[in-house]
Amino acid sequence: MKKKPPKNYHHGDLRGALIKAGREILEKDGAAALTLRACARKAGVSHAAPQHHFPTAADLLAEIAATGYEDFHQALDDGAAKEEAAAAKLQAMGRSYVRFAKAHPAVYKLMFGAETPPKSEHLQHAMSAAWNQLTSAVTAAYGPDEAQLRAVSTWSLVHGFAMLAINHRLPPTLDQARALETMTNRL
Amino acid sequence: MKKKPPKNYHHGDLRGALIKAGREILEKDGAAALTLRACARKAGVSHAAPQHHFPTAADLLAEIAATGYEDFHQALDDGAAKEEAAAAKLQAMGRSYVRFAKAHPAVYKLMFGAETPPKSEHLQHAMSAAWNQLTSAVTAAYGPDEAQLRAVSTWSLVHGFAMLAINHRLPPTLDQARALETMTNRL
DNA sequence: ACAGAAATATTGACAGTGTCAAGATGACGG
DNA sequence: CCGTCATCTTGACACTGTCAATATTTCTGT
Repeated sequence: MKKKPPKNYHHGDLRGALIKAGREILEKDGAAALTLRACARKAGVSHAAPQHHFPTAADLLAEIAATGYEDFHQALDDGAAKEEAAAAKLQAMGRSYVRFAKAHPAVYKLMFGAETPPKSEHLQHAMSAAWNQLTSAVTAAYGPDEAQLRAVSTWSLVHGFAMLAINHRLPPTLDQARALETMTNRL
Repeated sequence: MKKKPPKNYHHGDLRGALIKAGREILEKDGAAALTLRACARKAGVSHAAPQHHFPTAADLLAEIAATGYEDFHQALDDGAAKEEAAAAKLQAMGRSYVRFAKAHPAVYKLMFGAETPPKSEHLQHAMSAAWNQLTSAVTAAYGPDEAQLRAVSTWSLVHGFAMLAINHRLPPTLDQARALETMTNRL
């Protein structure tokens, strides 16, 4: 008795294939090209096949965003692992954060845009996991008092910078690397 | 000899009417409802009429975003005007910033999203005006040294917070008003 | 093992979108 | 007053997401 189709059913793991196809389209051709029918084509099924796995297009987007959060979480962990001191870990996470956003702008925007109403449980979980990751790092570096406030401010700073950079809203004369450096040093 | 059609031509100021219609649709029904044909309908013209005023849909979006920047600029000025000291002015601008974003989320997202490649001169100008506004406030409050770096960091902090709040990416348990308060107090 | 049930995929349709091409309609300058 | 040009309309095309009906495969109970 399986509640969720675990692996191979009719034509293989379509659900997974669609997510993967969507992710690739997103990385290669941007958000404008990320369409249900394009994913279906890439997965080799007909245009209405996704309907059974994702009732609406937003559900597929949410799932793609969730996989983005997983990679994101991993990237932050990898960044922090290179450092010893808790404060240095936090700063390294900030650098990894922006590096990820710049490397995968379309996925990042999908993750933090509101086109994907977080009704998906998978997405919910991935989001709160990332949040806990940051709060833990802040607590480790500066203690538990006002940790939430400090975490929000840290996240806002890094997220804002990443978004402005990705969307080309920073002055062209700005040395982004240096700006990021001084900002993370003050975390 | 008119370079730009100034006011009334054939059926009135269609260009302006389209921008206004788009702005209203955006405020009332969100970004998903903001479509070329919907603007045309609201302006009482046929679906291909906008073509002559805006070669592509992105051009209309850019113009709508530009009007958003103008209101935004005004809101920041109004906020700053209530305070005397330069530092207090900067903090008031931060509060007005977030208030504007929360009051007009769709417009704000359009302004700072990259769906509108800033090829429009109007948009370019509106953007750099907002940027200069912030840099001036920072310089007035803290002097000219490292003003650009400080401005970037301030903008990032406030923009990040606004975006996270708008897109419901902040923990539900967070007291947003208090968080904003402490963040702006440290500007 | 096998028939019925359930899950999965296909086909075809519909309304809606942005964009283009051709024609109609008005205004303006000589 | 006429021609030219900017402006709008009409109609078409290729897309999109979603739905309903149908076909096909897998699963399940006996």
